[in-house]
Amino acid sequence: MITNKSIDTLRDRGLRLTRPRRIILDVVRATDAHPTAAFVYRRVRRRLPRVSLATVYRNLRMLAAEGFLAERADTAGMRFDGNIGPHDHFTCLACGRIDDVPAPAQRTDRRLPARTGFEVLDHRTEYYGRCRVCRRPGGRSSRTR
Amino acid sequence: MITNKSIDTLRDRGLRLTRPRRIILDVVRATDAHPTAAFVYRRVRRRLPRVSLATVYRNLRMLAAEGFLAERADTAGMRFDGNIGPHDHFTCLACGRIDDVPAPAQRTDRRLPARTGFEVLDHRTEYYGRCRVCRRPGGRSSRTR
DNA sequence: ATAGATGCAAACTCTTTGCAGGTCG
DNA sequence: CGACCTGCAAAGAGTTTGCATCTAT
Repeated sequence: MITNKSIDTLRDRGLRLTRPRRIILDVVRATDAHPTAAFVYRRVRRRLPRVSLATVYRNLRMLAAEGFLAERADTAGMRFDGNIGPHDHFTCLACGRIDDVPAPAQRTDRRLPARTGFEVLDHRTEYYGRCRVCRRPGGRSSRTR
Repeated sequence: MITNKSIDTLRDRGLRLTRPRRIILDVVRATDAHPTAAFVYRRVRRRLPRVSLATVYRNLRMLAAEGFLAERADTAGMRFDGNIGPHDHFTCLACGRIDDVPAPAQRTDRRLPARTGFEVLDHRTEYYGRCRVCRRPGGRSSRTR
């Protein structure tokens, strides 16, 4: 769902809230599956059959650049995340599924900047392993996207 | 440099230590730049001018599958890491450079499995920000690969 | 009215694959 | 010698872009 604040933020930058754009943002925010562009495209087409894949890509990239979405590189392409707040990720090595993990209480390692001269703007811990389904004998095994 | 253990591990699995393969592994291990396949290709060609990009890809993928290298997805393609031990990463959002960061003393968050049912096999913290060069006024700005 | 957005198709980049010939052990 | 590996070229997959048309404001 797009809040009024979001709309204003878009408009302040000379950007329009078009129908495809609204639906694309809706779709990403409505799932926690860290969807690929292709996934978003399929979902958006259910509501807007004539939308093009190029429009989905253009909007995902733009919405990420404007801070409405997070973008993340994956083995088989980009994924998008409607969850902007601080959180970690668990990636299942067997099926490729990415789950959100609540961030631990104490976040920033404040020693890093001092040690290295890097300016740390953000950080996130990535966990890798096997999800519940894939741990079961005969569980899901091939990467589903 | 390839240790005897590495050679044996390869041979045990029916794999050969060919000239391209040896040089590719050398090149990745000789840099801390988390190189792309194209970067490795350029470097390997200095020593082996007739090598093909396909061979570089095939070997990088194979060496990663065998555990000699780590593979990582990036915005503009795969990157490879000769550093197999536990360490974190700092990614410069301005220039795309990825640096290794020594891992903090206490590693695993052992609460995650209990909380979620996930089997955690590995984890790594990713820091994002600006590197020394890009922090300087007039510093490097475009993504270099 | 008009700058920004869209749809379509073509172009691009990165990566993988088929195959004939070469090489390590 | 035989299984594995390589180079080449072509194919695939994901993403971006040019352009005429459309639309939100």
